[in-house]
Amino acid sequence: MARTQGSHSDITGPRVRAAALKLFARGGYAAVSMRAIAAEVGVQAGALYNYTPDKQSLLFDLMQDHMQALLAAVPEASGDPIARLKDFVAFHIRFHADRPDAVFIAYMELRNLEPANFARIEALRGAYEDRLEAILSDGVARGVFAVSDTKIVTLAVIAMLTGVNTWFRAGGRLSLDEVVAQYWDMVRKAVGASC
Amino acid sequence: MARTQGSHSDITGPRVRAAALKLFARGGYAAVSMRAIAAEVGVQAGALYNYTPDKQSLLFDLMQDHMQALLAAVPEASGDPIARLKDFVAFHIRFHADRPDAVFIAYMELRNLEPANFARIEALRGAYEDRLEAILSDGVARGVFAVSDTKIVTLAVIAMLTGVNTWFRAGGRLSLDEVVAQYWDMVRKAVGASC
DNA sequence: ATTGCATCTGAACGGTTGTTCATTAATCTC
DNA sequence: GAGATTAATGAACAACCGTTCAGATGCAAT
Repeated sequence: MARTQGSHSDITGPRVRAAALKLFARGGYAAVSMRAIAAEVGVQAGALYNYTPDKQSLLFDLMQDHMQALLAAVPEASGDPIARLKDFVAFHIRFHADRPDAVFIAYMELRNLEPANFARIEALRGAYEDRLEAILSDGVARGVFAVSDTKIVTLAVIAMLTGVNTWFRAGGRLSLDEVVAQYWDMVRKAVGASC
Repeated sequence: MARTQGSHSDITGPRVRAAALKLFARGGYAAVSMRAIAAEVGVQAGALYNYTPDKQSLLFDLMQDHMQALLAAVPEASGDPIARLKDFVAFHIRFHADRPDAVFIAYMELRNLEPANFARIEALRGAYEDRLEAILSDGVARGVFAVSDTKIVTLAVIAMLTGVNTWFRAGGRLSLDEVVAQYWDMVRKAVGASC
């Protein structure tokens, strides 16, 4: 029997998750019914419960997987803070541009998580922010960044970079390379690197 | 009879709107029932329909009023682009910090608007962005800003400033004055003003 | 062929949804 | 005080919600 009963994020049916990701991103968690997800998969609603214990777990698993993938992929080099910051900017934009649905859900559906699940996602988000703040702190320590409050700059930069997802569309006026270059230019100036 | 039948955003009961604003911001449009709004007001669900034709109008009116208030309040001075940009940054942060619930709804519930309503809200948002872009374009024309793409910088700055709402809390580590100063510092550098 | 397992169906569960409306209650006008 | 106006109730509507489960179905190993 495949009915799930533990964490199980690793065996949840990929097609169910893909359907939930797509529909949650379009309509929002609360507005999407299990029957709608089932219809997207081409199955009856009851069949979904072979792959997830309930709707909340479906949402949580999607968000957790996204955040874990983000943390696993963020570059972790040491050395020149300017190069590391530039890598971070490029990574963040590209990683988020690659999975707009997951990003949308991870930012918009936090309030639909049960408190315990919310805390776990927030912890992952905090760990990601710490990666950027470490780069900034290192740059300040080495005297290459002029930043008075690394925490604020961390949050400001991440908000600015994540904002790309609200307007960027492949095949639009700008290529992703151009977008990355423009944002790196702004970030570089904002942190006062070689200015 | 007070039953509404047109646009009516001006006569919708303030207490109903305040309750809807609060609950929509906390739980999301789709997750908040008319009965929950009625309970917050201290009334039965049927009574709400004396003040709004339906739930969708309640959401739309909240968003439209927020965007119109934003447009009505944004400073419209002429002259020194640096001073105008500084004013814009301070205005945006303070205006948004003052109404976190309305801001939250205006950003998160766009997908719950019917297409026609969505288009009207997007138009208002575009008009607001145009205000900032006009400042940037003017600064570029006068040679005081080093910005290669005013549209991207507009979106990046607004995303960065709006991000303040996700973490700022009155009485926290930083005062709003300090936050405004820090963000102005970043924006000023990012647009290459006097650098 | 038969057993056993994994999967899906389809109906059912109690409960909630947005909305309507006849009725009641309260307030205002004359 | 009578009459008109306004607002709230509370029940009802059909539709839909997440979830469960007995039974049907199909496939793999024996």
